[in-house]
Amino acid sequence: MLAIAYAPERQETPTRHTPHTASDGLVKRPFEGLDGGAVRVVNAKDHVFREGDPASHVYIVEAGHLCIYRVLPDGRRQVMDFAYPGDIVGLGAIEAHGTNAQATERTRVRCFTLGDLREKAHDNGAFCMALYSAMSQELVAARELVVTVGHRTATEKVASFLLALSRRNARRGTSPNELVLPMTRSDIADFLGLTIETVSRTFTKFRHDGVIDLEQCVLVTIRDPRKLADLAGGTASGKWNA
Amino acid sequence: MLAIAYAPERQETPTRHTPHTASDGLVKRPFEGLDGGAVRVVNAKDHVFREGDPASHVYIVEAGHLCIYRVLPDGRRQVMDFAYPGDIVGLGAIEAHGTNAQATERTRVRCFTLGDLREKAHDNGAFCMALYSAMSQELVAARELVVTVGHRTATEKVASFLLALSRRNARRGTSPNELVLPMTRSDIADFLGLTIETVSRTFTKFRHDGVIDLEQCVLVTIRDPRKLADLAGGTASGKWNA
DNA sequence: CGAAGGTTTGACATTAGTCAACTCCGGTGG
DNA sequence: CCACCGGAGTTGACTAATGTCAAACCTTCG
Repeated sequence: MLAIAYAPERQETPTRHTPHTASDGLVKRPFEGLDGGAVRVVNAKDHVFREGDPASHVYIVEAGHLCIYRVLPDGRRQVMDFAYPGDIVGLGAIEAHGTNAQATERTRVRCFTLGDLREKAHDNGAFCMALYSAMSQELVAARELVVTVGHRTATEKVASFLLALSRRNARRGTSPNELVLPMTRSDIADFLGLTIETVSRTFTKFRHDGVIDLEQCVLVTIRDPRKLADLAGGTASGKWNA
Repeated sequence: MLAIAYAPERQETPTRHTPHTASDGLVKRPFEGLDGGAVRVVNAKDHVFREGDPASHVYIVEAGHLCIYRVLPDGRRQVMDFAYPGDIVGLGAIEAHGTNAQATERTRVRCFTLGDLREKAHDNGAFCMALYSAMSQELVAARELVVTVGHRTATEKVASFLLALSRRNARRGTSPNELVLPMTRSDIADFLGLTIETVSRTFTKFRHDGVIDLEQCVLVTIRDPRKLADLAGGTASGKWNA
């Protein structure tokens, strides 16, 4: 059965109003409950799957990182997500994949056929729930990304991106203020709906303002998390704030 | 069981590359297989549920339209979707709703508790598949919206919005060239990540260019579908085209 | 050492946002 | 019945943010 149980069932109260506080993109959590499966290693820039490929498997990242993206007919690219170790990718495709999954570096994934999944789901309610939850998280992440690319300034976009990475680190027990960026500026730009120049300039601005340190383009140290949060929040952009 | 079966299971071929052609936003299809449930009528501007409400029900729109949106702490608003009759809303929330669902006009919905859903899913594989498919469509729609707000110009955004409505009409058997907009300019602007002024100007431009007719701000007639598609596609924006 | 790819920086162009005025329409009440 | 009012939409002038183009700079890798 599809595990959508457990939420309390009461009538909606049409009164209260609880706007969400700034949730981060990249909200996904490690996917638990799947083991076995075939290991596959993909080199940097190789694809685990591409748009249009039959959706035969889902994958769990074991080491390395994947860049999940779509390309438009004219070549523009939108990065949808970055998959970290523990993340499950490929869920939600019905017949064919609607995205590409490219390794940003040499990456190891574990592959599970949809048959595996179905079988496991058949006799394991908790696993079902985990699957449902994973899809929900994808949806939440996608919606968060919509908000980011649609309604935030370049400063806010980059700041909230860094904060999201920081929170992900925190959840995984690594230092929240030492970020290693496993993706290129181009990936970041295409994720946030900016150009690489704007991303680069924004990083530089943050560095000059003492918010971050930057080494070798890839190692970010957050010096002033408080200020970074301000920059991400929207009150700091100069427009928008009441 | 969770119905994620039926896709052919073969090894990925890492060679082929099939970029998607312009898929539209608002891809969702009427949800089949649920009947019964309590009827609820909400007046224009009233909410079916709000951010933070416990996720107790899902809803199927029977008449009228809903505007699904999120608000940021500082008041900015991102419209995520417009729900039409036959659409299911509220799926994907785990504990609490992450979005608001507001009626753009007097609207009738049918309410189902998650218990209803679970029960039905328990002994009906096809229904399970429908649920999974509905969530996948939400995800696809959210991703399409990311592409639209992230990488398209104002012209492209409005054009693809109109095209999406047109296709939706076509799928539902109504005229693809006679669109009734059940939402305000403000809703459209917050959907596309634009201001109402820009939306208005773009409509005006389309009208002057003979692409559409516009009556009473609410009735759009597509006069030149071909050109509208061009405008939406990206090749017509003046930048981006190789 | 040289080439290639990624990154940074600068000067400039352009898009879309901002602010403000005006119009249009529907509803309400004298 | 008509005048007024308010909300939504339109239009215009101006501004600011971000994209564009071009060049220089680093690293890495052969």
